[in-house]
Amino acid sequence: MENSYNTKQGELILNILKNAAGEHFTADDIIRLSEQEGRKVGKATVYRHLDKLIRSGKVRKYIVEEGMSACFEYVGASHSCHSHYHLKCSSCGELLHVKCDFLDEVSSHIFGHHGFEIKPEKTVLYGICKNCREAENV
Amino acid sequence: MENSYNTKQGELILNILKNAAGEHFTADDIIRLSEQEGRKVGKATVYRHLDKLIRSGKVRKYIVEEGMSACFEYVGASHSCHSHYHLKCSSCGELLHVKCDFLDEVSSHIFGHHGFEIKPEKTVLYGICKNCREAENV
DNA sequence: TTGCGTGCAAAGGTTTTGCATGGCA
DNA sequence: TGCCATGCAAAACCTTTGCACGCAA
Repeated sequence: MENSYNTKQGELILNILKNAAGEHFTADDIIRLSEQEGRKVGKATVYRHLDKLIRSGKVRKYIVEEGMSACFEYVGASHSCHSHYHLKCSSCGELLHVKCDFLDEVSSHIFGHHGFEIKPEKTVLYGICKNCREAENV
Repeated sequence: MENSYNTKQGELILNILKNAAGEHFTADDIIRLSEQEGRKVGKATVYRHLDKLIRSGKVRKYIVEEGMSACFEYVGASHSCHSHYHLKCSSCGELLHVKCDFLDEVSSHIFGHHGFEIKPEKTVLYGICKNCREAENV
């Protein structure tokens, strides 16, 4: 029973994310951006829409830094993310898409030895990307 | 400098974690457990001690689920032991702890081939656990 | 005595919820 | 018209901080 109406706010929020696929935004970013578009959207509305978009698979939520606002990023419903993994840099927020046979072996191993079936599309590996690590070592 | 006193509260908190190495506790868990030991410890005190223990390397902090309390686990002073990964079942919510050499290879591989340094303490692999999968197939 | 440790309450931040109103179909 | 969406404020939530008092050395 997926009853829902199309509203200006919902359209605007989706467009902000969609037009910047690959970038991430906090809830406040979205509020700020929607104001720039000439339409003020309430905080609760933003969170409620983000929640729907996440459940529909169009948007993904990341915790870049604990205690800080969560980040949201458009990943698209059609853009199949089943066969690859996501690496999220805790430092710069960069999201890397990694397709690698080795990671498929990981799934097999965990399935075989631990009885756990990993869902790559829901899993994000957190860490530090190459650029940030090299920058820190300066 | 590292000035510090030994106090009943600090000792109790450390013991609770140490005597259950490998298990997770939230800050509230620790407060509850310390009450069971006959000593009520304030919330602020618990957080302050956890912060010290984390900085000393004895305790590790995990963010299992966003929006929920962080989890704390005794890992000892030696950093030598294996990385420890978390598998979270999307269906029943069960959190599995997996210490496995294979997963260390994963980190090495991704570091070597993709230049990305995974932080196991921030990473949770999502999927379906054995019990839930078997229950679904019935 | 010195100064860190403690605990309470209040503050800080993000996210959720209640409720009356507004807008889509 | 029926019902979902909206927005404001308040609540819920975890965590940190301020301050007076307690306690270890």
